[in-house]
Amino acid sequence: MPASQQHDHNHCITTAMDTARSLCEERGLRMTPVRRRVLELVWQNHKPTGAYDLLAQLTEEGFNSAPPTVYRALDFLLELGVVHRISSLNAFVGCDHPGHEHDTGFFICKECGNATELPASEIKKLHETLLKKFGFSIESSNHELTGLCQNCKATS
Amino acid sequence: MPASQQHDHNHCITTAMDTARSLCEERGLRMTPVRRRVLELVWQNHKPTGAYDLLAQLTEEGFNSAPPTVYRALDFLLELGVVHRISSLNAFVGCDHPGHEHDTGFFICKECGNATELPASEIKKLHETLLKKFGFSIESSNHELTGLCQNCKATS
DNA sequence: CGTAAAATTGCAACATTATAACCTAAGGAC
DNA sequence: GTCCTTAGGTTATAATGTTGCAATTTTACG
Ligand SMILES: [Zn+2]
Ligand SMILES: [Zn+2]
Ligand SMILES: [Zn+2]
Ligand SMILES: [Zn+2]
Repeated sequence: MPASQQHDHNHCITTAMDTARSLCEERGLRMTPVRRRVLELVWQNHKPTGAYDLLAQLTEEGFNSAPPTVYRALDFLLELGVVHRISSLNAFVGCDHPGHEHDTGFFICKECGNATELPASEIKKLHETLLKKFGFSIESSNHELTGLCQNCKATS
Repeated sequence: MPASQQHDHNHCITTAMDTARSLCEERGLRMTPVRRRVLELVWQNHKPTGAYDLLAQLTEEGFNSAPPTVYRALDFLLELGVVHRISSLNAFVGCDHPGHEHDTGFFICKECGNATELPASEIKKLHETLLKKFGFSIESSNHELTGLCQNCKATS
């Protein structure tokens, strides 16, 4: 069962859009139509989506778009902290808990493709251990785990 | 101070090549000239190296090479478990402790560019915690951390 | 208002990374 | 040797991401 059937997904999107808008207001940034639409698309897909997939969706809708349009919008949203990039997939996904800088970590289900963000607390703990034991001063980190999510485990 | 000045780097390379050779023998695989040379180059660079950089080095040396040559060699070496791919850098690096499958984790120094492999034990611990707390059955994982290594911290 | 500066977008070309398809050559089994 | 499998050569192309510049929109300010 895909995650999209387990929760009110429209609520996800609305919340994400609201948060993004207020973050922009706080910081004096502009949530333009392309940026808004890219963020909506990322959330609508609700799983990691490639830049060129987003581009295709935009083009279908009449946004007169070329690669830089999408990448610029994504850069903006990454900077704002409302999307993350999953480098092992060359894909982008909406952030669960935007509004504060945080390291990224994802559990990616190889069955349904959903990417769940790892709790920041676990990542922080790992950082502390590595600093204590090995002297690594970590500035940022990204963690990408794959396996079967609980739902897919149950139904397989 | 780059890591290459802290240790006998030729020893690194020799050891890595020996290990790779015996892994091939054990498994009835062939360590061909291109494969051998790619592995040597990865170790000689001693920091994450892109496929096209390797290709350029091969070409200089008269290997009559095109992208597939390098990617095939890299695929072989990845499969053999003697190199890893760092997806945030689109780059490849020699494995510290080959011979057994393991998840990958790297601490990448943003100053000197060296990538140090994280101890498998820490990664395993993280997996266990995530399984216990959140029910994630992790099949494989990759961790990429950036910051300042101890050497660069000391000299900056 | 009017205008200048800044930010955003459109657009074309390009750069980088990776793969597909097809054929030839080399190595090993019998 | 003959057959079969594996590896490499070659060409083309796919997928992902960037640069540079002109045109437009938005904002700031007198
Ligand atoms: Zn997040
Ligand atoms: Zn799943
Ligand atoms: Zn390793
Ligand atoms: Zn360093």
